[in-house]
Amino acid sequence: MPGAVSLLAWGRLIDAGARARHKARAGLKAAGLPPPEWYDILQLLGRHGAQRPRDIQHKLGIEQYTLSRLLARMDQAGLVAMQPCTVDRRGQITALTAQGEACRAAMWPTYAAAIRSAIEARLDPDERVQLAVMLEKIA
Amino acid sequence: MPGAVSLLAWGRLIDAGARARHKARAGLKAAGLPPPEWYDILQLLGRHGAQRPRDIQHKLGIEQYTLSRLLARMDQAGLVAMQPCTVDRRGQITALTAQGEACRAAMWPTYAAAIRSAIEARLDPDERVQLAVMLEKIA
DNA sequence: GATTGATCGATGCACCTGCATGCAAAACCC
DNA sequence: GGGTTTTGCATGCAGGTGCATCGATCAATC
Repeated sequence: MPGAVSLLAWGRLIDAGARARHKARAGLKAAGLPPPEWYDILQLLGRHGAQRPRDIQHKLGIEQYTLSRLLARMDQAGLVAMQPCTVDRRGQITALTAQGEACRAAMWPTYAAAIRSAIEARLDPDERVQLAVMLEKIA
Repeated sequence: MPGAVSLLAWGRLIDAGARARHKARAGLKAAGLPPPEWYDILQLLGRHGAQRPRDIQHKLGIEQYTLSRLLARMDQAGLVAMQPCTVDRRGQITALTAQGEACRAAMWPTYAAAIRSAIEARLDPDERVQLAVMLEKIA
C-alpha cells in the first residue's frame, strides 16, 4: 500500500500533467492553431530532418495508429509531405514542408506562453531544476 | 521565450503524466477492471458520501459532460445509484452501491501497484516530498 | 531462393471526448 | 407575481483514440 506522500505526488502528477496539456491545447485552439502534438512533430522534423513514421513514433512515444492518422491529417493540411522510401518500400519519408515550418513558427509563441505560465510563472529557477530532476526519474 | 530548464521540465511533466495515466489504465484494463476515473469517483462517494454530480465535478475537476456520461455508465453497471434530489429537483443524488464499493476495493490493489511502480519504485521518500511540493505549485 | 516469421504502416469498428445546445428548475429582479 | 437570467444535467454530432487486423514488404533460416 503506497504511503500518503506517494499518493499525494501521484494525484498531483496526474492532475498537473492533464491540466498543463489541456491549457496548451486550449490556448492553441483559441488562436486557431493545431494541437500540441502537431508542434512536436513539426519541431522534430525541423530539427532532425525528414524521417520515417517509425522513427518519429519511437522518439516521441506516440502509438503507431495515432501517429499514422496524425500524419495523414498533417499531410492533408499540407504541413508535411510523404515521399516513398527507397530503401524500404513499406516505409515513407515524412518531410517538413515550408508551410509546415511556417506553422511551427506560428505556433511557438502561443505554445511558449503555455509553458511559461505553467512552469516559469510558478517556480523559481532552482525549483524548476528540482522538478525536472524528479520527473526524469519517473519518466 | 522559456529557458532550457523550463522546456525540459515541461516536456517531462507532460510525458510523465501521460505515461503514468496510461500505465494505470492499462493495468486496470488488463485485470478486467474499469478505468482510473471510475476509481476516483467510487472513492469520493465512499469517503464523502452520496452527493450531486455538480459537487463531484468540482472536487475532481472533471468536465460536466464527461461526468454526466461517466455516471450514466457507472449507473448502468450498477456501481452507483441515482436518486432524485429533494432540495433541488434539477439535481440528483449519486450514491455508491454495495457493488460499487466492491468494485472500488477490487480496483485498489491494481491501482496501488501502478502508483508504487511510478512513484515509490523510482523516488526515495524525501524525493517524493520534493516532487509533491513542486507539483503543488504547478497545479 | 523459398518458406516462415517479423516489421511497417493503414484502417474498420467501437468507444470516448469536446462543443454546442436543449430542457427543466431555481434564483434573481423589478 | 411575472419575466429574465443562471444553474444543473443530458445529448446530438463531429472528431479523436484504442484495439485488432490487414496487406505489403523485409529479414532469417534452411
